[in-house]
Amino acid sequence: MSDVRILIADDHELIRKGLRTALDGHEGWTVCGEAKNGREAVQMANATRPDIVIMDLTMPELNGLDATRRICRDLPNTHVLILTMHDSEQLIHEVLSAGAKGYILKSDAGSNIPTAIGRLLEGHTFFTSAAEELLLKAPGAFRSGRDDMSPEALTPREREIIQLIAEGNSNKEVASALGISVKTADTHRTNLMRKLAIHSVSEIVRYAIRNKMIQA
Amino acid sequence: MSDVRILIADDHELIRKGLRTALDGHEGWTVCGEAKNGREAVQMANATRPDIVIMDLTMPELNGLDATRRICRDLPNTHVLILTMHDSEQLIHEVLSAGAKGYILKSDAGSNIPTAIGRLLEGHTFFTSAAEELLLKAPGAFRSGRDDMSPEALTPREREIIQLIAEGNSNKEVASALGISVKTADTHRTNLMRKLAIHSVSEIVRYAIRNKMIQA
DNA sequence: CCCGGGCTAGGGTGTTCGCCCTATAGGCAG
DNA sequence: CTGCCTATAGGGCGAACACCCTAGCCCGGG
Repeated sequence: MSDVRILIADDHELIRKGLRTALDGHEGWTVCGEAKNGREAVQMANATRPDIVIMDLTMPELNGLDATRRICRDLPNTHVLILTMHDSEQLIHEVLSAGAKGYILKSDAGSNIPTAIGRLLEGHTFFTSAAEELLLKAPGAFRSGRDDMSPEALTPREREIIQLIAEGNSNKEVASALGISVKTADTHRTNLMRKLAIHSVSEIVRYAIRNKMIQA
Repeated sequence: MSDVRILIADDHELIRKGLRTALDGHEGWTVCGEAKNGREAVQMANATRPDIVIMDLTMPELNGLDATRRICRDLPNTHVLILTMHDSEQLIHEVLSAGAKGYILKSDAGSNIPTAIGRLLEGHTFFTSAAEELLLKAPGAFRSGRDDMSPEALTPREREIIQLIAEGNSNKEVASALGISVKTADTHRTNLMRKLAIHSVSEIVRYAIRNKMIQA
């Protein structure tokens, strides 16, 4: 039987190094790559088809949530374990509906990560204790937290665009970052602004920060 | 001659592990302890009197800034290297006036940390490139603790303007809100952007949020 | 008394935004 | 097959922005 192949996606090099250290000690586990943003994570997951992806949520260019959506959609045999600093109830449900199988806080990560990976390999889920309580408390919350103003109402491409705009990129820069025409970037921008009923860059930025798509 | 003794202070176990990995490869360097909050860091620094303390800023119980102040006050032979995720202009000068000798971002930490430690051991300072630019722009900031990048460096009128912009108002709306000409509002906008060395609305918004001038 | 900083205001220029329109190609569901 | 959604791309236009310049007025400190 072959090794368990693990992909690490985190924009902080130190976290990646720490994860490598924590995983290298285990028999039969191999880190098959390190991605430093969501786009790299998707590309490397498609290229290496790992068994596990350990995914940070806040990453530049493409955030971990959308990267998780794509990976779970395209690679059903790949299990995503979310690794984040934020203990937000809203986030947990978004993460679940994105297809992640586990959710773990960086603050209590070190000892739990091997356990979490083991659970995911067995086809189970794993959640940080705080997250588990939330699931028990609000079993029906999957739908209730959603409204027309949530990022779920946007298409994946639009979420990508909004993040790039909020990071300070102009239409031209967004276009070249994604390899599309300026007019296409502008169309997406116009569409998402109409969907969210917002009318300025500053509202875009605040929306992105509220919804954890970027950091302030 | 004895080993260089290094104390690690970070609340994330993964970061501590990553730092150990990054430092273990170096001849003559010893990690003499790991603290998981600021209070522990102060205690362990007093007990072990390390040459270097690598200090996170956001830690529970006692934050890294106050821990740095105490360590630099009580242990003049101990050099503190700040390791943080946040690239806040205000923070850099606060950190300097607290007595730290270096400031490094987690995102570009892995390769720079040995370099940074080397510089500190030679009695020099080390700053992430972004931080260095700020120092060059505000050469007098070492003594005063105040910097051109903090909201205090702006005039009251400019702070008023930046808040209104960040809240989503156009030049025209700012002007009518304050009863001044559109050109005046634009002048203030241009001036404050030059002072803060920022170049877009999205940077204005993020600056205002970071500095608690508006809510996300 | 004069100089500097802050607030005010305007001219001008090139770029970008916000939003209106149309249109094609691909995918997926009924 | 037929819509519907998504992503792509373009034309056009008025408003807003980013940045350059000058300049008057007021007030407080050296």
